[in-house]
Amino acid sequence: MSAPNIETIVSLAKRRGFVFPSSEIYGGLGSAWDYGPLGVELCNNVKRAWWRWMVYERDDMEGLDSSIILNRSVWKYSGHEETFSDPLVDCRECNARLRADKLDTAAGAEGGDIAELIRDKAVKCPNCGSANLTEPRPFNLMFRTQLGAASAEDDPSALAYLRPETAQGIFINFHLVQTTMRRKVPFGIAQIGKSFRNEVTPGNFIFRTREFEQMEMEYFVRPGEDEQAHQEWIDNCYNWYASLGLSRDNLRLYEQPKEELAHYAKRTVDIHYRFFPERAEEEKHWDELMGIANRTDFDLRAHSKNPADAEGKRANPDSTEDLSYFDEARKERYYPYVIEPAAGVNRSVLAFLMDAYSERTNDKGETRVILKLHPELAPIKVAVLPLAKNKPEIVGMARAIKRSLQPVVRAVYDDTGGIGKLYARQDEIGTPFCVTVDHQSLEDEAVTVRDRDTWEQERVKVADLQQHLQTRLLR
RNA sequence: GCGGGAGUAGCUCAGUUGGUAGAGCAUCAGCCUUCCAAGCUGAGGGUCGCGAGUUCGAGCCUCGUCUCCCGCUCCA
Repeated sequence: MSAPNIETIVSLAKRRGFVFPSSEIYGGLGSAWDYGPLGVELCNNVKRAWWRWMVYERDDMEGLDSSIILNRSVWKYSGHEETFSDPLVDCRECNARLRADKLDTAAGAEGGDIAELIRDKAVKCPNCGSANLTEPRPFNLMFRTQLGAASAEDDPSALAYLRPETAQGIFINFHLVQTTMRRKVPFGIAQIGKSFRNEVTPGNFIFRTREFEQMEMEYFVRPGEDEQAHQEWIDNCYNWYASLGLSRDNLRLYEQPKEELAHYAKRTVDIHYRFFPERAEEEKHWDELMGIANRTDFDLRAHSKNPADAEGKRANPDSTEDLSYFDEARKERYYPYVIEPAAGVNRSVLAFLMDAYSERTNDKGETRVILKLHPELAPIKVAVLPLAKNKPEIVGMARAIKRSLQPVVRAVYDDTGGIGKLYARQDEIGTPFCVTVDHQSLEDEAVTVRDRDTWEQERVKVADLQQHLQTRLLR
């Protein structure tokens, strides 16, 4: 099976109600996508599967839902405000985009006002040597907004940001979660929610959007035990994706080189998916699905009242709390190290759609699409179909069966077409099971359960149907 | 932000030197059929991305703009 490209998925997603271009009736909005009736089910199923695996099936995990807008100090001390505020300069000659703060050293003009130096033609483009540069413009990856009636321009205290990651909401609640839930290190806090980054270049469908949803977990461990925990989470996360059906041929681990590491990270390993199989260069097939970072004690120290951290970084006079942890068993106090698996919901949805995509051609040369989604992820679990829609008894029985199933599994009823068309429709949206009611059903109280992947059929008593489906859905 | 390409029905696309918009699939209705997209008949659906300009007349030419794709740049 050749892998589909993203265009194929975009068409299918729009045609069948998974993902629509946002604000399309007004010409669309770059980087924004709406999830349709099937898309929202798929997203919810991905999040539910993650939450079940990450929180419910473990003994050392708590959940959290922190707010999107936080006290501005959070971003000041997390390092995001500073790292996100680099002014950018364009070279008018070669169109290179340059970071103004790096130009300084590159041109050997250390110190002084960079805008002034550019105006005086004292700074040259390191790319082409031209001094014809634009004025520096601040470019901040964080979306700004304002609280209350005051304009943030008039009153800087009104300035607020939409969070660029959910992780900080976990760090600032570390003590509250730990004490209210009576947790001992090691333990983790998981969170799913929207984040916002004003990316320079969004694109590739739902792969990179300015508004996106993250599934993050911060696992707190004793310093020294971080490296082993890190490795365990790398393996766990890789296996999670594989267990939900992603082909191992399309997954790989990627060790981030030192120079790529984020300001807080000691080591980061990404799980890559083969999102772009159509690209010529093999290395460009891959991009990030999930990142598993060792954030060390950077964040807990950064948000703790006053103490500068081990590397002598800035003290924090604004925080009211010390986020260190006292280990009763060892009688020692420390700032826990943090292992962070961070996944994108939208990217995961894209990967699951791409990996599930397959085609089947019949004798007449007609091709149909079969979406082989894992049953746990499929938007619709079962479709109830009457074999003959002009027989009121059969239609009535099929509708009744659908209603009996719907409190337990996501079920639909459809009779607008011949049975072949009805099966094909469900195949295309990934429904794992079809239940067909025929003439015989009226007499023997049994129906045909048809499997999406094998097309095998099984006769099941109506009385046993719910149990039968639930068993197969949990396989 | 730069360079290149593209934008016509829900999807995939055609549309002649500029002459008043089409196909296949999909959707809906009716008839017929009943286990893998059968058939027949019919219907709905498009201010041709948006806005100007040229012209008697623009889907087509010109300019602007928006969006998407590819390549740069960027991506804590």
